[in-house]
Amino acid sequence: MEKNAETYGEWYLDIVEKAGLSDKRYPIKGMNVWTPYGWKIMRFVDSFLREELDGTDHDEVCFPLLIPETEFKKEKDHIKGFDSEVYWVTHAGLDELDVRLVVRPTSETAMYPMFSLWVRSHQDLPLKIYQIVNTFRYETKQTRPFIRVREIHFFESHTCHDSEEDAQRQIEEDLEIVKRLMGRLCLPYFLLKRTDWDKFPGAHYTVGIDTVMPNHKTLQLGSVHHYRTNFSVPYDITYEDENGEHKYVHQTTYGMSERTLGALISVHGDEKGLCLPPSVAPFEIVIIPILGKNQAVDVAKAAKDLTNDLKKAGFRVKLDDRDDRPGSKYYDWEIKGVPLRLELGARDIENKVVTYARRDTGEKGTIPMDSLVDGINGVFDSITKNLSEKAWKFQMDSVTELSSVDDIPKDTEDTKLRIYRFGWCGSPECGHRFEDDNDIKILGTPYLHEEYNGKCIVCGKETDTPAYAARTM
RNA sequence: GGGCCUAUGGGCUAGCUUGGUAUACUUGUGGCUUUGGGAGCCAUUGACUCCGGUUCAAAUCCGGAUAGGCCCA
Repeated sequence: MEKNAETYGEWYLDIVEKAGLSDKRYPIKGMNVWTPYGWKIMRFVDSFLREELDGTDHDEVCFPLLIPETEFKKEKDHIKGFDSEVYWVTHAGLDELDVRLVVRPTSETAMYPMFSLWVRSHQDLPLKIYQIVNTFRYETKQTRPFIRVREIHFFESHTCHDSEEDAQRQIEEDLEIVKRLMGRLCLPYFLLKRTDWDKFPGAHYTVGIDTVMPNHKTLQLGSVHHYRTNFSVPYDITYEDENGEHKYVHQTTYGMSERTLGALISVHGDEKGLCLPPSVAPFEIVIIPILGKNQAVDVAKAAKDLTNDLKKAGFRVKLDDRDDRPGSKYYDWEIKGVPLRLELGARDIENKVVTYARRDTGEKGTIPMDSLVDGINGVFDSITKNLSEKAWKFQMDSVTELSSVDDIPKDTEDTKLRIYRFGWCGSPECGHRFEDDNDIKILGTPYLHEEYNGKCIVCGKETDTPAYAARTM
């Protein structure tokens, strides 16, 4: 099926099913089964995060799923933000519970009562922990595998600091992790400071991590929040400083969800199916033996040897020795997005080469047997580079500069959906007016400095900050 | 939040208007045969979402639930 702005929704569901990423037939809305192939990819993404977080002195923990209502309600903005979308546990066996339990929509209110016990001295700071767990939100909107679900697989890191400045340094560290992670996934991103009216409930400020989907809507993959002392005050998380004074900690959080997988599918996939970067491919290489009758050489054995050699060299390899036609196998593995296909037949063995086909470009050629490992690594580097460049180009091409609201196409039904970049004075009045008049959400202002000299698109005041607006998924 | 539509083997689907015997393709299984882009032949397993109503009789008509899809806010 072709992938474009109009077919995207249908195309996506088709790929998810055909590539075997998830089974949406589980009989609860928005709760899908992770099938082996999809779960393997998710685990690669998780393992990258573990590497990054462990490497920056975060400790992994695992908190309970249930949160007492009394703790959940301590921070007022926070509860207001989640009020309408949490699941409640109201009964235990046949008895009604005195204190109802919230199924976590995120873990601030589970963790912070414990932080209050854990943090006593300035020597306990910074406290940096994370967990990779499932979280639950009662979505009323249309659900979609990995992109809008009611049971969300995500990671969340939570930190406590002795000052706002140190918390700010944590934000910078988190954003470096975002860059490296997205780099490994070949995904483009925007880092945008959300508007005040769109920040996380309870946050001082929020930086959203967004990427562009094939329909030109943006998808938020995660976010980084600076809480200041907004949670430490109600949860009483204090430390004793060098002078014996008791102070509230400054906190941050950083989280990303299985939406990264949704983005991976959407951004890199094409009319043939999934297209995986080698970094997350459950199989980086599939080997298809080309058998024949009455051949002088034992192709089946040669293919087995080749598979073992490549496994020994550290590649994730699948030997497809099913009793089926080669052409049929090609289609199967293309749907599953395996980056590199190697074909081995009598002809190749004679010439001491392997025939390869790249999933991303379809390019075919041969690699000499005696430089196979280097040859394959070269192809992988090229695939990674190509996927990343293509994705960034699509994202940047989706951005339209606006000097006036008249530049926005009024016909929003078709492919004219765009991301807009324009001057904004930063006032909520102008922001709300822009959103209401044009029926577009302001995503925010660039967290990293962008050169800009222009006028606020609403009031005309000079400004050196652009804003981004888009329709969101 | 409001509206529209749909539900039949693992997948896709015919049948529903006008109530009575459920169709094709695909997949799966066993066999023969075949292998450089979805081969062919034979045999075979497998279904009317659930609850209630109307009726001699319900996949079909009516009501509700659940799940899925689309459109608008």
